[in-house]
Amino acid sequence: MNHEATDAASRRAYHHGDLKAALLAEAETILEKDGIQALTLRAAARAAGVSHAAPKNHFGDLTGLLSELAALGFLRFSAALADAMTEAGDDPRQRIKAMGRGYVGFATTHPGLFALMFRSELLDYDRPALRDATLAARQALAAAVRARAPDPSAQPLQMAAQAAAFWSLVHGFATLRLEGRLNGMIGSLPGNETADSLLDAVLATIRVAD
Amino acid sequence: MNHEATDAASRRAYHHGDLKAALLAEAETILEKDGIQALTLRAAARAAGVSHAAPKNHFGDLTGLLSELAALGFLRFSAALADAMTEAGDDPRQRIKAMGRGYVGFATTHPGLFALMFRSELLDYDRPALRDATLAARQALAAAVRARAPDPSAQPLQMAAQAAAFWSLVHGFATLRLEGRLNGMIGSLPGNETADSLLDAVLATIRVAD
DNA sequence: CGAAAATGTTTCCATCGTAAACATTTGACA
DNA sequence: TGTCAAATGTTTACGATGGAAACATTTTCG
Repeated sequence: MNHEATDAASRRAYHHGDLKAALLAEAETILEKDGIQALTLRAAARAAGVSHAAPKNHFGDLTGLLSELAALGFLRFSAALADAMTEAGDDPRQRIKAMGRGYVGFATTHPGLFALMFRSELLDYDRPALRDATLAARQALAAAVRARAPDPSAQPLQMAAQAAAFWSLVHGFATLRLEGRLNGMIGSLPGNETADSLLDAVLATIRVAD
Repeated sequence: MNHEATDAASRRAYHHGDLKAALLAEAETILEKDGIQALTLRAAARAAGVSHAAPKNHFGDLTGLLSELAALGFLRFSAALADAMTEAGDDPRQRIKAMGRGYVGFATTHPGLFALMFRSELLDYDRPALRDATLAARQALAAAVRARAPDPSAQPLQMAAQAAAFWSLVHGFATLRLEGRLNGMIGSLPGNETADSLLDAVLATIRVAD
């Protein structure tokens, strides 16, 4: 006989088992279903079936919970970007387009998570988990931009400007799209244009080789 | 003898005089000084020296106050963009750069207001004041983009893509800058590069004439 | 085996948004 | 000019939140 309770009993056990992961999972569900303002410590605790003060042991405070969730988001984000790159082949033009679609696609697929990831006043970027996860995402993004400007003689400022311009472009598009600010523009286009086709047209404006 | 109280007495009068404007002014101060999370109905009421329920008469609820404040922001934003355009002269290249600097400059000068203006889950864009103000800003932005592509034979999708690309670029840059996400990139550049010089380099990547 | 650390619960407090009842002032109309 | 309705503020109250503190239970490890 071990000390483990049965499955049925473990649900009512004093100790949860893996409350931290459970809270993060419930938090993500709440975030994507009801928005960031509905994601409270108490709501996550309720969903996980524990007392409202239980999360404190694992996250400290609300910022802690949100930061850990954002870290998970950045890890998935990095993976999605890397996937987009590998599927794109070797053509720099295709790679940069794939990265842009991957960036905006992630934001569209996980709107709550994406919004949280860039809500810096709610997060503590010094938390190790979040710091590591944002670093991974930065590197994934940098890989795409390096493929864009193969000219090794470019000045650092110009290289940085290309990276910043690409990042700004896709981040701005994703943000405006999520906020619904592009709907008017898309609706006034002839034909059945969608946000995706507009994105393709936007990505086509990028100058890959100077 | 009229019914007006003296200045000294009027500060303690039952009726405020122009509480709506006073609340908006205090709200903006709180927003820029302590951030959006500190901007509460009760904090604004306290700053204006009225009871915590007084704002309800003028704004209904918190969304109402935030929406009116965002509307003020959009009006100032439109004016700033128009100013930047008029000062830029007639060269399309200069106009588009001026618009970009004006866009990011406004966000930098009024970080709280700018963030609020695009926090759509906190606002009611159907409020007349906010609807009108956002329309004005859209038109100011459209004016800049028209100057960029003088080719009347361009397809609507290409025109929209140029507009969306420019908007995404400057909005994304402004957002990332405000969130501090560009600091690492700027800090790793040689010389004394600033966010402003990076922005200039980013705007220089825009293709004005195809 | 037993103490210390982890993990959860309960209780409590200040703050918030909001509603409702009430008080005061203003303004329009007879 | 007098009066009454509307506009404007205040007070009181309620439920929800984040968080602190005291306490209970379980696990871990010396």
